[in-house]
Amino acid sequence: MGRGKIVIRRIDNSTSRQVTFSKRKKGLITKTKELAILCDAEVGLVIFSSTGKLYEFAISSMKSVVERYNSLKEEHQQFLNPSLEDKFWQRKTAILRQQVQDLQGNHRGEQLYGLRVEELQNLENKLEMSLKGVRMKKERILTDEIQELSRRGNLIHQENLELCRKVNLILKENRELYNKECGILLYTRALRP
Amino acid sequence: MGRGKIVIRRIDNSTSRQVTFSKRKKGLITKTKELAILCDAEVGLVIFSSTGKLYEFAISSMKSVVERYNSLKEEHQQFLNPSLEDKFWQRKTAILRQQVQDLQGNHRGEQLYGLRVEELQNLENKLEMSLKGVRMKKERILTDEIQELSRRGNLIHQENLELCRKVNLILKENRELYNKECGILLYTRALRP
DNA sequence: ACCTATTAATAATC
DNA sequence: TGATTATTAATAGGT
Repeated sequence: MGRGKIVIRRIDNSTSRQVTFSKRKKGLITKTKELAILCDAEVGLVIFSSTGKLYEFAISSMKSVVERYNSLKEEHQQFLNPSLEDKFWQRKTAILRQQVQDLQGNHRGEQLYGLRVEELQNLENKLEMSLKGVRMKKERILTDEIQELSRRGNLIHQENLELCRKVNLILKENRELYNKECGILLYTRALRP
Repeated sequence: MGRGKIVIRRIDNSTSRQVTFSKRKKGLITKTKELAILCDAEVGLVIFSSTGKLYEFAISSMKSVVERYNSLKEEHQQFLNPSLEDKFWQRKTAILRQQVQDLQGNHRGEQLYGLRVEELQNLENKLEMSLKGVRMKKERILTDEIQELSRRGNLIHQENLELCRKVNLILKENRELYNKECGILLYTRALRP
């Protein structure tokens, strides 16, 4: 539905990717809202742009959607409330401590051990994900700064062009004045006895 | 886009509401997928039908989307100071590392197991180093770009100042020429019979 | 589920 | 960015 058909694959050109993102994001949110209203459904839509920016839409609230989702999935309720997160980590750490102690004491089979490593891996993945968030934020700040500098650079450049035009104009005016003066001088000379 | 136009309000008839729900849910998921692929975005869509049934769609996984969403929200709520945030995660990571090391240490006696973990750790370290290198390089590129933009901005600004000076000079010259002209005109008039 | 007349979304363009 | 418009895509209503 556009001037031409397109294939659904990553748009390489960054600019058109962003343009398409804005347009389609708008359309998607509209459609999501329509489904929710028409069909009396509770919806939650979360979009992270390729630049890491977050967009969200929910008819009720994202919190309520995520809560409902999680309670249905019967998992990760710890993450619902940010203030509970610390407790989550504390518990995780406690579990790990316990596991270390277990390992120190009676050595258990490979199977159980494997489970623990998996859990550790899980924990690490979570931390990694959070770190990624921090890094992305930093990157965003840097790229924003670059954009701002570019913008200001362009502004000053425009100012420069304007000044150049002005200089040329005044120089021209100058020349004309000068020519006029020459004419007057000649005229004066002619008048003189 | 159908045989007739419809207004977006709850469909009263239960049957057609269900039909519309199925159709539009399909369309919405298609569009969500397309946005994700075309624009390289991470998306998460959760739909609860009016009968309470859960439908979900995510390109990566809903778990990852929810976690990313929560960690971003948390980031914004919990911390105002970015450096504090970094330290927070650094601490978390350090604790995790310690846990991993503890586990490893306690199992040095077990040949097979030790080798495996050591190997994995080695691999992880290598990957970590590479990643660090890449990140540093990326950061360097960004900061270099900022510096270069600043430099060019300053240059253009200097040029601007120079142009301003020039304009003032020429304006002054202009004024002088004009005054001279006036003098000559008066003189000419005086000479005239 | 399938069919199409229609409407809605949007790709290309400026 | 923000409009415009030619096309394609989605879908309402019907079978």
